[in-house]
Formats: sequence, structure tokens, C-alpha cells
Amino acid sequence: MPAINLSCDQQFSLDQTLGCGQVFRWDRAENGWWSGVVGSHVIRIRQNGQKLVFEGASVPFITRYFSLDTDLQPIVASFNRDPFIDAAIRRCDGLRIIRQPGWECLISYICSTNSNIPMIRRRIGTIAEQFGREIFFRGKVYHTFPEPSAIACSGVTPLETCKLGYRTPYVLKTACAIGDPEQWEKTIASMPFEPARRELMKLSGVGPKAADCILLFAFQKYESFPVDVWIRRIMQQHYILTLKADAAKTSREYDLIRKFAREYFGEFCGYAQEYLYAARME
DNA sequence: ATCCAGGAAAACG
DNA sequence: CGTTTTCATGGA
Repeated sequence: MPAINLSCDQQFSLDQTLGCGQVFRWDRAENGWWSGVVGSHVIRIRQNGQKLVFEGASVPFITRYFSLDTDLQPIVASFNRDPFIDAAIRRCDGLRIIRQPGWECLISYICSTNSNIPMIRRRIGTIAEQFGREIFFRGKVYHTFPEPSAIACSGVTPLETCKLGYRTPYVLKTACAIGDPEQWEKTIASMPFEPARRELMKLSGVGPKAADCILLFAFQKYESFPVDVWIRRIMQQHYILTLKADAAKTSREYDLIRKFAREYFGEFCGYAQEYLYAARME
């Protein structure tokens, strides 16, 4: 079975990284194992201290997917500038932002709106079961995430079995608009942050929050700072004390929060966001 | 029953 | 233009 030995200064926590809510298609299995579908791979992976053991993908694939090729220490140090985020960093030690396939990430965050993580996971899983290709692995059946054309050609009726609610037409329209996902990903990846953000927001069902998540989790735009209800609460309580606890959520306020975060935490504020989110008290 | 969840679009004034 | 209402789903 292939393995990666992490060097001692290469912090990485598989549990934090897969469990923090950035990605929706991994499941915890027995004895610390995780299993998930990434592209056409079914991957089984487990961490034992500084050793990663896995099957279903190559060493370079795993290294790239989990961002093991980036030096986490200076990134974290760059935004660790107060006791509150320091506590979040220590609580979630080794959390890395992964490199998700863009098209799947796009649909995932369209399905995430006004919802919670278990529901999002169910929706993405059902879309894969309905429209994806079967993969057999260790005696079980898994499903790839479908191409845009597989969804776009299906019409509304099969999509309705996925229980997306009012998001059904958003997913359908966006699937029709994307065309070739590889070409689309290249286009977005080549653009600077703000233009890429505006481009994503042209898609049906993609507003500021979804666009920011997609840019952070699929395109390594670390200056992105997604503001959901949890992050808004944390920012209001710990960083922007002038925000009102029960104020209506407006686009102006969203911009205020993300621009504050970009200045306060710096160019890796998206990483700061993920530590704050993962360490949130429930 | 009412409120909430990794919000966005449409309607409104 | 900024602000309010509506949208579908399931768990607490």
C-alpha cells in the first residue's frame, strides 16, 4: 500500500482537514480510516502520526489534493495575530485547505445555501448516485460526481429526486452554462480574485458566499473570506464589535466583513477563516 | 410548533 | 438604488 512519510515540520491532520466542513464526499470508516471519491478515484486513507497510508491514488495525486506541497507554518504564522485565532489554530492544528475539483465544488456550494452540513452531504451524495458513474472498490459501489452534461441533459424531473429544494433550477441552469468543466476551471483559475469572483456570481445560485467558498476550496484563492452565519457571529463577537448581533444580512455588510478580514488577517485570510470556522463552538 | 442551517433570487419601495 | 420576502428540506 502506498504511503507518505511527512517530515516533522510538515504539519498535517487528516481528521481536521476532512472533518472541517470544506468538502462533502468523505466518510469516516473504522479505525481512523477515511474513504471518499475524488474525480474518478475511490480513495481510502489513514494517518498514523507522521505517516499517511492510502490506496486508490498515487503519491503525487494525494500530495496535490491535500496541499502537502505547501509550507503551512509561515501561512499560519502570517495571520496568527491575536489570542482568539491562536486558540483556533491550536485547536485545529494541521488543518489544510484542500484542492477540490472545481466543478464538483461549484455544485456543492450551490447546494449549501441556507442549509447545514449533513444535508449538503446527502444532496451531493444523491446527485452522484443518480447521475454519476459506478465504481466498484473493496466490494462496495461508489459513484463519481457527474459531468455537467449528465445533469444538464436530464431535465428537472430526475434532479427532483435529489431533494435539492429550491436549488434544483440553480443546479440545472449552472450545469447548462458550464459546458466543458476543464476549460471552465482553466478560465477561472487564470483570473485574479475579484474578477473570478464576479464571474462565478454570474452563475445561477452562486452569490457572494458560495463564490468565496469555491475560490478558496477549489482555486487556492486564499484572499477569499467566506462569511456564513457562524463566521459573521464570530466576527461580530470578537473582531468587529460595532456590528449588531441581530442586524439584517446585507451585501454591504458582507463586503465590510470580508474587507476587514482581508486587511486584518492578510493575504491568507481564507485560511484564517477556515480555522475560525472549524474551531467554532456549537 | 417554531427556529435554524457554510444564502440567493425575486419582489418591493 | 438598498431593503424585504420567498424559496424547500429536515433536524432540533
